[in-house]
Amino acid sequence: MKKISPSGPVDTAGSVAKGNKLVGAIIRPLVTVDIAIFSIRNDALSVLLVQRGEGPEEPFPLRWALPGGFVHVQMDATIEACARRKLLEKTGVTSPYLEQLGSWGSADRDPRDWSVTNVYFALIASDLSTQSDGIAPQQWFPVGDAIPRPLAFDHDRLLDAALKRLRDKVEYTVLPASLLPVEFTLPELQRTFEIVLNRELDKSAFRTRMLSANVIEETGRYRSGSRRPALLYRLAEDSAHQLPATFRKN
Amino acid sequence: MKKISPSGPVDTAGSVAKGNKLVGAIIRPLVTVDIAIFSIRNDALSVLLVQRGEGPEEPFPLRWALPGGFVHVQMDATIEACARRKLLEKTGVTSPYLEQLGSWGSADRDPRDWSVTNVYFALIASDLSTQSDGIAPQQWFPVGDAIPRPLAFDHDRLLDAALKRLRDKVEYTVLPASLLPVEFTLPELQRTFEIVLNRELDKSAFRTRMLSANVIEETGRYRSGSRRPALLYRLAEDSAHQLPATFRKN
DNA sequence: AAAATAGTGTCTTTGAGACAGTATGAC
DNA sequence: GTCATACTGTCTCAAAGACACTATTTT
Repeated sequence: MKKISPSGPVDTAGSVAKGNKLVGAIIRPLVTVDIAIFSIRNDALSVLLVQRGEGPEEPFPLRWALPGGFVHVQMDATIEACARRKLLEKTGVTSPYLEQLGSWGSADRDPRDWSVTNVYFALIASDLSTQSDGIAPQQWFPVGDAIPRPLAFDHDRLLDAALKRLRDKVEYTVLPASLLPVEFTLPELQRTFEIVLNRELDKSAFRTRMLSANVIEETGRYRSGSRRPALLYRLAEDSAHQLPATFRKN
Repeated sequence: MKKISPSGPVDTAGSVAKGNKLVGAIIRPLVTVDIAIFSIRNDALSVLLVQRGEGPEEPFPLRWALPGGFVHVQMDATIEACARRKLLEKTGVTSPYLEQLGSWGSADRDPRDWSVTNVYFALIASDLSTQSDGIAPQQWFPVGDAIPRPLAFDHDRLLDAALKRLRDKVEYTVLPASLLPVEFTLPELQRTFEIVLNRELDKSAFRTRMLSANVIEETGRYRSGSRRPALLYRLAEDSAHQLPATFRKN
């Protein structure tokens, strides 16, 4: 598994550059950031994947993967800033919903070396188009059987963890609102909940729950186009996205 | 903040040992694991802290910190294994409740270099004593004003995040059972919930909730010593610790 | 007017809290 | 027996689901 000689500490960039013996003696893992970016595309919850290159030194050539890459210590002040940078590069989106999922680190998840990845998940509005950065092909995949598994590295389990977190949080937060344009109607919001939860919800209970939680606020404007126009809402500024209870599981 | 010369990539241990140009060109952050270890001590929720050394090259000399340290890539197969190793070294406990909290990484959290820490939180039973590993002084501190803040590095916010996660999860899981010996009575469990939540709970509602969730099971034995003996329970093997709803916040 | 979608009212059900009551062992 | 603690029963209340109803627009 590990190909590094186990005979003793090896000098590292840190020690060369900083001259700190204690820290320099530590063998450092690779550190990356990966992001599961979700959006509603074609009325389905979808995730953005990028295809890896084909070179002989590339791990997992041509496999699909979550967008991500090495933390660049000279460019990124924090790992979250690194995630935002990669998100911007891949989607052009500057202020999505972004939350850390956790970190995965082991000797064998990257064939090149011991590595740790810091995983985020992001929700972006369905009215935003994304264009490739020109470096790697990218594509939205509806979650489910259409995901081109196995993904590169351990991204299958990272994606599964992100989906689980999203679906868990949908039970007690207004996260799906972040999958919609800034202004949305209650029927649109309900539909988004139903897509993510993959089950139907009662209209009356849904409305009561959303409106009593003070997580969304009226804009005063209406959306025409269907039959009866619907009131437009937006996310409340100060809200923590929290809903008072869970949907009852019947 | 950063003292590394920004003039270009610097060679690293990885490249020396493995000869991979692409990976070798990456400047690697320090990678550590820190653990917030909670237990009930003297009827109060407490956290185990260690005191840092005094040497002139030591960051944050004599400050208290969460137990932790560098990931040792030759010893640890995964970051979770690293957390378990450190937990064993500090407490002698082999199978506590252990959960990842997340990762924090930035240029300025460690004065020695850009660093990423992977944070876990652990719950250990109140009947287990802990002895120091002899390397550093360690001590249980009740959470609250007794915590010797400021802690080293960014451990104040790490501890705050761990406390928040614990208190949040206590609302909808049986986590406090992991703070008790393997066999416990319902009044003891209720008391533990009350200590963590810092509020009193109704006895009848508490019992109904615990027993209907199938998260604990009777042992058939009783604990004597008080007045009427109480039935002893243990955590159910297969349970995911999940309770059906939250305590109502009145 | 008809159709379709937005939104409301009312009844039922579920489950948690309040709190009084009963059970059982120590002394 | 008395006392303290373990445990249960019953009532109330809050909130979510079911579902029928009304409202407002387009055609």
